[in-house]
Amino acid sequence: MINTEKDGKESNRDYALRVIRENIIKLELKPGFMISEQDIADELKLSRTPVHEALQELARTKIIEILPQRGSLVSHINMTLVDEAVFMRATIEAAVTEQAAQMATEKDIQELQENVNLQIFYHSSGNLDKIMELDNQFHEMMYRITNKMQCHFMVKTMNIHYDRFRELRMHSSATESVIEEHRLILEAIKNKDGEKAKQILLGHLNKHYADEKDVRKKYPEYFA
Amino acid sequence: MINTEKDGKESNRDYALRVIRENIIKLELKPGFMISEQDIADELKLSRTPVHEALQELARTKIIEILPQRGSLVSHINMTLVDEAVFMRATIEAAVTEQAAQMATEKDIQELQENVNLQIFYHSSGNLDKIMELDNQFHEMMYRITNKMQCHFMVKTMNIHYDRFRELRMHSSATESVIEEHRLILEAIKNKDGEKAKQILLGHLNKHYADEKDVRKKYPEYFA
DNA sequence: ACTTGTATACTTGCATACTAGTTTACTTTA
DNA sequence: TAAAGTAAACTAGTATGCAAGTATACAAGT
Repeated sequence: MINTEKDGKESNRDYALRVIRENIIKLELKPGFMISEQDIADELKLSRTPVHEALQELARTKIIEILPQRGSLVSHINMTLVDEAVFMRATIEAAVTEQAAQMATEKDIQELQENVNLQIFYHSSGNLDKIMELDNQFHEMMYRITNKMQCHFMVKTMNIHYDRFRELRMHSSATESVIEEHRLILEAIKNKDGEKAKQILLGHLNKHYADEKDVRKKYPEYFA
Repeated sequence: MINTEKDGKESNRDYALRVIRENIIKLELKPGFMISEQDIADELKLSRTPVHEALQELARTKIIEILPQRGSLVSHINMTLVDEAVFMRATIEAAVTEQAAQMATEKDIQELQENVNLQIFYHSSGNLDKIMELDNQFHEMMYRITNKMQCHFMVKTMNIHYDRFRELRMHSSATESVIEEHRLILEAIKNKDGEKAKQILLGHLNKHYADEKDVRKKYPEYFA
């Protein structure tokens, strides 16, 4: 298991949760693999308690399955749950983005513009990590503008299924079109055209998903 | 605290979670009230561990706030979170209901019809509890038909904020129009008219919410 | 009266101990 | 050889103990 350092601020429980989640998404903890609280606790140099609590939380999203007195199973990739994660994000974020076009203040629009500018900048210097970070921030801003941070949290939580699934594709980077779509969404928000912002977003989110689905054939052992 | 009996199947943790949640929704544990793990553990005749884990889970939805070394605060009613819960349910369920109109099998439609028939039956005999149960089942069936059970779980989890808020209104029972709206949704599904099913549902869910909002003035001490 | 110091009794986070159930490996028995 | 029995080594659920931080009550000093 890849063990990144503990952030001083986070509790042992949050630390365990973060590390386990990262390892599941990166497929370091493979679908179908059995894990035990004690093993993870040893690796992270913690007691079972915070690990136990982290696993409880992961089980709620069905990314692991706790089998009492036997251990915890890293769930196989379940396309129903992947579909649900994509559906939930697309549905909520479409509505949120539409609202954002009505609610965005001048300051919000400036921040979005700044974000898009930075995306263009880092694209020219080829910094993909930074672009992905800005991408996430761009979408998160829609939730912030419309006071929907708890929805964002729920969407993000559920999205672990899609994050893991997408990992199979490695980094299919159509960076250029992604940035252009962000620019178009911002344009629609500037014009207070919620319907248009929504439509671009939906295309933006669903575009690649259809293609991705056939990855399943390459890693059949990972799937349910 | 109202302490319903422990169901044989549920773990101590789930038992604690259920009882605490029920007490928060029923306003038996009042907004702004401080609770301690030990007190609840004593009342439920459990150790702190399962109570601690239940509180962790409730804190994730922000219905309580854990203040380390101080205790846990039953959150004041936060209208942003209530709005988010309503928004999330309406948005997801509209999309789900629209899909259900395409995906429902003959058997699904029969089950929905049976449900509506029972609602009419229990309406004539004045059994409000039974109607509420059937109401929940009717909506849940949309998620089942479209394979969106995890979305249902997330929506239900978040809806605790609205459930508690609605408790202030006592039972404002416009039962008759509710049942009629269910009938109309089913009709639209039979005709495979997803758009119409969606529109009726959105009206159905949002109808009363606007009126409810002024309850705030009656219980200012419960609000953030 | 008011501040300051201090002892005490709380609180949760986490570690550890115990319980009960499952799996595994090995031994016994036919 | 194969089945049945058994002990040991695991598992998670839960109880308990300890550490460290916070609130409270009260006394001492100004």
